Amino acid sequence: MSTSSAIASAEEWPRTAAEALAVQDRLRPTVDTVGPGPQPGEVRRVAGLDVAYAEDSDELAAAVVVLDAHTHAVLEHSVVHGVATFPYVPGLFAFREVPALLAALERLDAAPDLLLCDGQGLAHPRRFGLACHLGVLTGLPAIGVGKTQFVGTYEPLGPARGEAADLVDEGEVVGRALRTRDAVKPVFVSIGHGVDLDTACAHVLALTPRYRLPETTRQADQLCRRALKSHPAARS
DNA sequence: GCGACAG
DNA sequence: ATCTTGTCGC
Repeated sequence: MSTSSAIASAEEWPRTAAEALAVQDRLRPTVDTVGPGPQPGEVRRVAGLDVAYAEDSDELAAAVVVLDAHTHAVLEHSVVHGVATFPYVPGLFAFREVPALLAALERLDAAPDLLLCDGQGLAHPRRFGLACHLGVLTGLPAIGVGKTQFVGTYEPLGPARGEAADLVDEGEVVGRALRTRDAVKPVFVSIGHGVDLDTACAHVLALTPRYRLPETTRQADQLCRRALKSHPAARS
């Protein structure tokens, strides 16, 4: 992704919760919730994104791992070290991770065809979670895959891989609880940008051949935590 | 009013 | 998010 960080610098990054809320309100209308977006089989470069944090400092490492959508082989990856500049606040989570993740994306040789984010998309109090934020700022199709539920309720789902139930919040379907492995807790899939929910779930299942989480997410998770350990906190 | 709350 | 080894089970 050789092009512009112009999008990110086009506006000042918020420092307060009030400013962050304003940014979400302004960007929310720009989310493409229709899609349908690229189907599995129509994409080649699928990216997994994740961030790891140090326990005794504000150091962090953001990673992006691009996999071949079919073989799941690693095509490319990038890691960026940084500092957490925004506190963790449920609902404003993206403001903590997006800067570092965008920097990591900029370091790639070529833009991914799809983004799998470690967190929610529309399944968010104001319908603008991390996956929506990353999708809108990059213009790339994005999917949110949360390990835990954030908003909404859902009916019990069957025990087999592939079983799913809509996540409903305030009367609207904001995502889906999707079982990716038999008898294992479901993951929470939601639209990030430019992909519809069915397509998003199809991608998640296609990228989850063995474990509970998509290979993209697992690879990115491992990469950023290894990077955080091996690369000592260079502080004074 | 109280608690819960993506990572 | 992070602290954390082995272990029981498919």
